[in-house]
Amino acid sequence: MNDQPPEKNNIVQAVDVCIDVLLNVAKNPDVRLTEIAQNIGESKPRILRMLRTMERRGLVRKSDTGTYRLGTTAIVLGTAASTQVDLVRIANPILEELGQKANETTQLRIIDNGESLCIAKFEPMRDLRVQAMIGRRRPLTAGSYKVLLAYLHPQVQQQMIPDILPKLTNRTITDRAKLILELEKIKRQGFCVSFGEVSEQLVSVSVPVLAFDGSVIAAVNVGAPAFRTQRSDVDRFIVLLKDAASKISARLGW
Amino acid sequence: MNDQPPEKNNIVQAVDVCIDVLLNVAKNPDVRLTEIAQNIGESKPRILRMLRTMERRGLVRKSDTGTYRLGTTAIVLGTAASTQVDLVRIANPILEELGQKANETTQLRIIDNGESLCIAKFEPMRDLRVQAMIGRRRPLTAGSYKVLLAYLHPQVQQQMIPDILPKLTNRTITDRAKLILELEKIKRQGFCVSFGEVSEQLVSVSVPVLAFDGSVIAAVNVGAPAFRTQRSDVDRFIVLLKDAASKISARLGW
DNA sequence: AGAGATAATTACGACTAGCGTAACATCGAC
DNA sequence: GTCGATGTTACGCTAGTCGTAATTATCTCT
Repeated sequence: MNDQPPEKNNIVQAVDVCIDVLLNVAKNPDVRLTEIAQNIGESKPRILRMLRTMERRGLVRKSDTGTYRLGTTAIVLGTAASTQVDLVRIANPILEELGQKANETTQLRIIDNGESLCIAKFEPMRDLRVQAMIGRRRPLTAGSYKVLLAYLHPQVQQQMIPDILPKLTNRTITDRAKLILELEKIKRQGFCVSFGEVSEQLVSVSVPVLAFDGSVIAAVNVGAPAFRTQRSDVDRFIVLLKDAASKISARLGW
Repeated sequence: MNDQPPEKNNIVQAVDVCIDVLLNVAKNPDVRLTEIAQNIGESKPRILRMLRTMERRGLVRKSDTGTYRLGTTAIVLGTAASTQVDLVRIANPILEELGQKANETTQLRIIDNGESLCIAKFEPMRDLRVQAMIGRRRPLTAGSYKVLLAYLHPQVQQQMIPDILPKLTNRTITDRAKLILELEKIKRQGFCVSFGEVSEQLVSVSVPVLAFDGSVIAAVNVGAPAFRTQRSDVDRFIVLLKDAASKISARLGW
């Protein structure tokens, strides 16, 4: 699941594997021992021992049918984490304000492991709205999350862009050169608008949250159904987003 | 921090210690390596290796001043856990409804490691309100959380009650025999009201969430400032609480 | 600013924790 | 009831991991 080069040793393998298990259970609720073991390529006894250890501490819970889910300790950890991670703690109220004003779903995304990862969100009270989910990953090369890529040093940027660009819809950019051009444009204008690049019916607008040195910390995003989003709405979103992003930057101390 | 008897081996110690570390960071944000090490009684190199392993995976994050906090992966895990733990997923909307009606703070608590543990909460929009916190622990013997104790088998009950009862305020019950009597009363009437047993100025009312076999799963709770809570309010809370508790029971499949 | 104290990190040999194999038990399906 | 699959246990061997002790970085106080 994750190991490119032999990877240097200074880490505790058992712990590393156990994190794999945890993430596996998070991603696949009600997964069975055998499944986990083959998902991460380890032996069953090993995984069993780890699950047992984590179960005693309430990190996972084994149902009476033998399937595993995350447990209450994970909830406690997550709640504590939300208040400890500055970015999330600060962004949350701002995301909500932004979401109220735009009356659409908002997200905060960071780069994690070559993908964009949603770490905070707000969904307005509205019958039809874009659904966001903390923990959901998306390619960096599709949709407005490209802003996360646009401000990186060209070298790092190159590494982040895979050889074949995943094609999510027929509007997704699949040509590397074209993507680079797009990234330059994004950097120039300071935002990115995606019309159906990730999902056919959705419009997505993102703006970078920048650190004092101009490096990207995260991206704030508004997602809306295409049918009710006019050009003028997009323009409005951009203004709101830039405001939100600079508030977050400021509150982070810049 | 936790080890009663030598504790049998079938668990992975490294993982167990690493959970200790995680919980320690959760409880003490911005803790340093040395602190963690002595908090849980392990050597520094060992803890360092574990922190490094977890940092690579985003479970913890090391600030540039060398202190540790939980990381984004912990948020992701916690969010996933909230949707995977049936009790919490089901209770959340019910807690909110209850909290809206009572216009006071509501909590869901379970027994965990001989204490009561808050695993879900709702706070109403109100200038002055009781503050609740997911992950906060309280004694089982003080306040309305006694309901969690009341329905246990007498044997188990005895084990849960420590020899000396922690005295949080001067209204806290500190006499064992008196506590037992109180527990019997709670079981008879199906709820527990606490006037300032945990915190001087607070009223707390709890009702048990029962399984089909009459065992306690959790406790639902309303907490309110004493000065604005009349006898009639308490009665109203009890009705609301019983309703909420039975809804949760029902949705859990009973 | 420099000396002393404290904390973080590295290196490495020793040892046992923890791994895998393989046998066994349990469960489900047909 | 038999077969296949999954979960669990036992145990001997090995390498992962631990602690000591030395080293470096960081902080503190005068």
